Amino acid sequence: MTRERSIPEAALPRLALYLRVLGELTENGAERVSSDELASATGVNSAKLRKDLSYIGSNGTRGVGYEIAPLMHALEGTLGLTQNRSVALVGIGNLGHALVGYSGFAERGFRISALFDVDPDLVGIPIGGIVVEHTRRIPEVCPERGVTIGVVATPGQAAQGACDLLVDAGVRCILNFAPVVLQVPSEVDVRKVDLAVELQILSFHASQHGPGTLPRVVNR
Amino acid sequence: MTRERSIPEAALPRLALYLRVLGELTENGAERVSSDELASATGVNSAKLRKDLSYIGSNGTRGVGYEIAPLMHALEGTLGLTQNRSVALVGIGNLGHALVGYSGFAERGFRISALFDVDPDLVGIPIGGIVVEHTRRIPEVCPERGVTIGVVATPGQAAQGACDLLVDAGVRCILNFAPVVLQVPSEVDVRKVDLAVELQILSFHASQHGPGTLPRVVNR
DNA sequence: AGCCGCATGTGAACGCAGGCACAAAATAGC
DNA sequence: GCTATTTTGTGCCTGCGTTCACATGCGGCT
Repeated sequence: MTRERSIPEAALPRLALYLRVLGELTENGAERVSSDELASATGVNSAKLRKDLSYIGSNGTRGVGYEIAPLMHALEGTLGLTQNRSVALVGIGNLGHALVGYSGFAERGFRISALFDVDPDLVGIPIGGIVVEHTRRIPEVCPERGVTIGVVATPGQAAQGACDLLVDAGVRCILNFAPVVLQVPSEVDVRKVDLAVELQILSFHASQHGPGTLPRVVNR
Repeated sequence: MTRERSIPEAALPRLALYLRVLGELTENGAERVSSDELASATGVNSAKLRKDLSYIGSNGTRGVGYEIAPLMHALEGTLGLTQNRSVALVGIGNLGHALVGYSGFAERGFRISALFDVDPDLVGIPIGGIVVEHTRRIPEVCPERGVTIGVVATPGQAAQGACDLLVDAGVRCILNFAPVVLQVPSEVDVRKVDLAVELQILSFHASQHGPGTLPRVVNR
């Protein structure tokens, strides 16, 4: 029962990163790790790493390092991964299909337990073992299956409608891939992944790097 | 020739957002917009928005607002979108296929001009009009086609190798979907999209919201 | 059993980003 | 032509996140 309410938002992606890398270290047979080792493996400053871990009340041992197994448990507990989370996916297009097939979710304890689309050719068809339901059934199906996280992978025009249905269904955490700004009540938490924006940011940096130069082959 | 080197990193995703929303406003027939209007349409504080726009040396008219067309040109110029950017995609799995079919890239001037995979069943097959090449041909094909941005959508184990080949090919901007920390020379810019991490962050917030409660149906 | 060395945990300073509030500027009206 | 109104552009302040550096505490060695 660690009542640490004060984990900086900026630290959360790093905590997830530490968890993943610790898993890899375990597979390689490691049992302990120092902050410097984990820092270089994750590309994070070691002081920042130690501070991040201190947020979750975790205890390493001075002069020794961190015991990997309990540290991973602490991270999983903090990130809420101990309770297997049920995910609903709305919009079974190209991206939706890819998400259903993505193994990384199951590896972290996320189970896609409901699929929704408006396409009559899709409704009723099982994909990855789950039968696609019509989007209008979101408020009915999601509570039945204990959905806590909704993923919106619809085209832009349909995204707000899908989001509204999810909110009606009691879903308070939404991951949005559609290129629109979703309007939600304040108690709902939305994260946005916009692939075009990512490319535009890279494009900006490409312009800054070598203004007006063609890519050049580096001799190895 | 705006030599404004000092655009805060945090402003870049917002600039891309403004650009997209301005495009939507144009489709609706608007020609001018005030910072307050654009701010509420994007969910950004209006002072922050004006500051963001001031970074790109853009000039609105006091008392009137911003002329949409020149503002969009300024944004496109700053983000480097005026030069049509050529993108290489490595790893044609589920996600790779979805990315090839994603229309949002072309809408922003990004052209996927090269596909790579190691699967002999894929090499030689055209997908979306582009023939898949073997990954080993990256250093040869990318310079030919003027690739400036590389997208890594391989499984985790293959990602570093794909990345190294892209770097050898002179690609200095990489978007990485694989759940690994890529090691690159300092002049190369990597952005990371990790879907599992996004879900874990939401999971954390779900735990914080209503600790230990099942989702509840909100009566509408 | 006591001391030495080493890695953690954290206090403090720094830098960046966000937000308020106002001055500057440009148009419209008189 | 002058004034009032409106909206931009920005100086300043506040708060958060990152980094440095050091004190703290634990295990190992003799």
